[in-house]
Amino acid sequence: MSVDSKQINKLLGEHKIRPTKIRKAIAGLLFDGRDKHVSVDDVIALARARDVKTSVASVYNTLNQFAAAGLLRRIAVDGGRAFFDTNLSDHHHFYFEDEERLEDIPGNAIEISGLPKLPKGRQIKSVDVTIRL
Amino acid sequence: MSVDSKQINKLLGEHKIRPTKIRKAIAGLLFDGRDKHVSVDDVIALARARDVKTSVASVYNTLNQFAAAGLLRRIAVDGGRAFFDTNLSDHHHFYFEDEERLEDIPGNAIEISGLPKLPKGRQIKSVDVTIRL
DNA sequence: ATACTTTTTAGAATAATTCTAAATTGAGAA
DNA sequence: TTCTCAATTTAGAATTATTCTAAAAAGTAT
Repeated sequence: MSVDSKQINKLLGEHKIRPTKIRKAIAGLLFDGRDKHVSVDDVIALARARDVKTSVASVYNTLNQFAAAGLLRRIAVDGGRAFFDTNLSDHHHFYFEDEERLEDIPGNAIEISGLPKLPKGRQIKSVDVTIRL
Repeated sequence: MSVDSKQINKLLGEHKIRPTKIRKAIAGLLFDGRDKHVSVDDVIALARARDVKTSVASVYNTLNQFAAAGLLRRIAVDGGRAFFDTNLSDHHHFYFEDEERLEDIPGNAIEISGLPKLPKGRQIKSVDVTIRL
């Protein structure tokens, strides 16, 4: 599942992120066409496994930046570590508490109705549904 | 909104929690009939404000214990600090990102349909809906 | 009161994340 | 190219939230 370096450059360019070496490397690890829910440690392990030499701080910098740019979605489940979701489509999650692992809820099965009126001057940034198992 | 010490004792008793001095004090701060979303720091501040002398570790111990006993509901929003909700009824939340504050969504407005079938041998522990604003 | 268990606590330890400041890299101009 | 300057990367220190430890205090049942 290696990724075309041209596509990575395009992806970063479209999101106004300078395509530096480690950014391209981390993007390559993450955007291989498979949906993933990764923690910072997962990314560090992935990088090691593929001989991408980088630092903990850079992984944080890069993931935070990707999330801010809309290239990743940050998901809060328990306190403790953060997860980043490479699937940007509108979807929700199962959270397996015993394994501390997220999984996409298949399809667009879930429908939410009866959204209340929002406090004045506010607008929805996201609606997150987590089903804990 | 002071709370009847008898009621606190009853509440703790019903949840099989020994009614020690600090547990009663913290329960008294939390269960005054108003729904609250508190962080650990909020509880420490509340305790100080009412001259309840206790320690950080005891606040953690007590809140964790109350949550385990079903007297509080723990809510994860961002990484970072945990929130504890005194409203145990089935309900969902607005999260004001800029203020790092939770608010109950009024009424039982929200309906979720199309819950997918669960992975084998699993059952739902909870369904959490957070609307980020 | 006595003995025994459970709680409480201060402070140390751990974990996740951010900050700092120095070294490196990237991108454009000469 | 090579020079310059801003942006990025990095190791390690600092911060924040939380848990652990082990000794002192409080609770409970004799």
